[in-house]
Amino acid sequence: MLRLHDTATGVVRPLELRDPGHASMYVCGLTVYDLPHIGHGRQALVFDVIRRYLAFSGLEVHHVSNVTDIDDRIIDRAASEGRTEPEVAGEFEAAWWEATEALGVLRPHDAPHATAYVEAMVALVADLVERGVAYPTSTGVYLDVEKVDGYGLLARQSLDSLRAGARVEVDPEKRSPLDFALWKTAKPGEPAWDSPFGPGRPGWHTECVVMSLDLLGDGFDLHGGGVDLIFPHHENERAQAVAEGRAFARHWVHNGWVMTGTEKMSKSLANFVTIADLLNGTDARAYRLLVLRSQYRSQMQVTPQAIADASLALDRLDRLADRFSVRPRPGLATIPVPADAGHAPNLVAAEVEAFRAHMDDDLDTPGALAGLFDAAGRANALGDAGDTEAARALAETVGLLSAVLGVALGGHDSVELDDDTSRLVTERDAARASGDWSRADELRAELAERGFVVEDGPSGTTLRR
RNA sequence: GGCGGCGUGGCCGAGUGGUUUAGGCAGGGGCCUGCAAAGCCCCGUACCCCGGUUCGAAUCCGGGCGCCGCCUCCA
Repeated sequence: MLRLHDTATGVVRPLELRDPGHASMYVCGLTVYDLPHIGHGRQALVFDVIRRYLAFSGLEVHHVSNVTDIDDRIIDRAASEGRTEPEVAGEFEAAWWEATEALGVLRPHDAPHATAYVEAMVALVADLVERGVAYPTSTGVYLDVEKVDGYGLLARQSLDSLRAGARVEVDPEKRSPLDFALWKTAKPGEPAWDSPFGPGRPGWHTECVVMSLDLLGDGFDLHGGGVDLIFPHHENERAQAVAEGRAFARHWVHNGWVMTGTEKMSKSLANFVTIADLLNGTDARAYRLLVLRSQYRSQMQVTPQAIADASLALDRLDRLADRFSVRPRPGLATIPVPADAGHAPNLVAAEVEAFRAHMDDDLDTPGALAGLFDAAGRANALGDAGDTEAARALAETVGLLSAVLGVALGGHDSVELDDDTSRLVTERDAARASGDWSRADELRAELAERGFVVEDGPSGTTLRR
C-alpha cells in the first residue's frame, strides 16, 4: 500500500482509505487570473502521478480539482483591462486546461467552479455564524479561530506563535488578526451575490470545504496542493470543517516548490516561466521526467541545463522502446494492467515489484526511475547478447512502468520521410554497398543538416529525429 | 521573533549505521563500426565545518557556518 507523508501528523504513513478499493482525492486547483507557470505544472504532474499510481494499484480513483473563478485578483485584472470577471476567468481557465493537457495530465473527474457553489457556501457561513464560531463585521464575515479546536495543526504551530508572527494589518473589527474572511462584503462595482450578511462574495478558503465535501463526501481520503497552501489556506479549510463538526481530509499531501536560481518561483516575484513557454521546444515528457527525478516534497531547481539533461535521459528510454518495438501507451486514464504482474506474463515481475516498493515509499519516483534506467541498461545488454526474448520482456516492463508515471515511450523511430530524404538514404546505401565511404559520409552530413541522426545497424540504416 | 527544510563526486539527484557506497547528464579508457551513431563493459571513490556517541557515521547527538521556505496573495 502507498505510504505518503501526511502534513497533519508530520510522518509518512499508509494512505488509509475510507472505502476499501476506492480512493478520493481533492487537489487544490488554481485561481484563474493569469497564465499557469511551471510550478503549477509540477503540482499537476505530482498529483497526476499519484492518481495514476493509485489506479495502477487497482483502486478506483475519484479525482476532484477546483477552479477558483472569483477572487480579488480576477476582479482587479478585469477592472484594469475593462473586461468582465467571467471573461478573464474563462480565458485563463482555458489556458490551464490546455497547459495540463500538453503536460499529459489526466483531467480531473470533477472540476467544480467556485461561482457554482456560492449558495452552498452562504449556507455554510450562515451555519458557522449560528454556531457562534463566526461573526459579521462591516467588511464581511470572519471565522473566530480561537473557537476552533487544534487551529495550527497543519502549520504545526500553536495559536500563540501564529498570533505572534502574524503580519497582517490590524483590522480593529476582527477579534484576532488570524480570523479569516468567510464572506467579503462587496464594494461598489464589484461582483456580488446576495446573502443574509449582505451582498458580497465568498472568501477563498470556503469553496474548497464545500466542494470537496459535496463531491467526495465526509472524510475523503487525500487533500493536496503546494506547500504554500498549508497555511493559511488548508489550515482555514480544516478550521471550517472542524467548526462544522464534519470529518475532513484523512491525509494531507503537499508538494515542494519549483525554484529558479535561489528563489522560489511565484507570480508575486514575477520570476515565473509559463508552461506554454517551457513546452515551446521542450518535450513535455522531459519536464515530467525532470519533475519525477526529484522527490515531490523537495524543492526543485529548474534550469535550462536540467531540462536539457532530462531530455537526453528521456532519449535513452525512447531508444530502448524503439529498439524493442515497445509501443507507446498514451493517455492511460485507467491502467489496464492489474497491479499483480502475474496477469501480464511478458512483464518482468521483479521489476514491477521493485518499482512498487519505491513508489509505495512516499512516492519515491527518483528511486523508481533509477530502477527503470538500470533495467534499460540490462535490456540493452541482453539484446546485445542476442537474448531478444528476455530483452523485450524487460523493455516492455520499462515501457509499462514509465506509462504508470505518465511517460509514454517509443514511437520515435518511424519518422516520416519525404521523397527527397528517402532518395538520399537510398543513394547512401548504394554508396556504402560499393565502398564509397567519402560519398556516404557526405550524404550523412546532408541528412544531418536536415535534422536526422543516421544509425547504420546490422538490419539496415535508421534515421532518428 | 516563531516554525520547518536543506547543504552529497564536474552538474543534477537518491541514500539515514557497516555490504558491490542508486540513477541520469557530462568526462576518460575499451568493445562494436569502413568511419560514425546507438548500445555494452570499465573508471573518477563524494558526502559544509568542529566536537561527540559507536568496533564502525554521509547516515545518530551537540555546536557552528551557509542557503531556502512558511508565519501575507501564492502550486
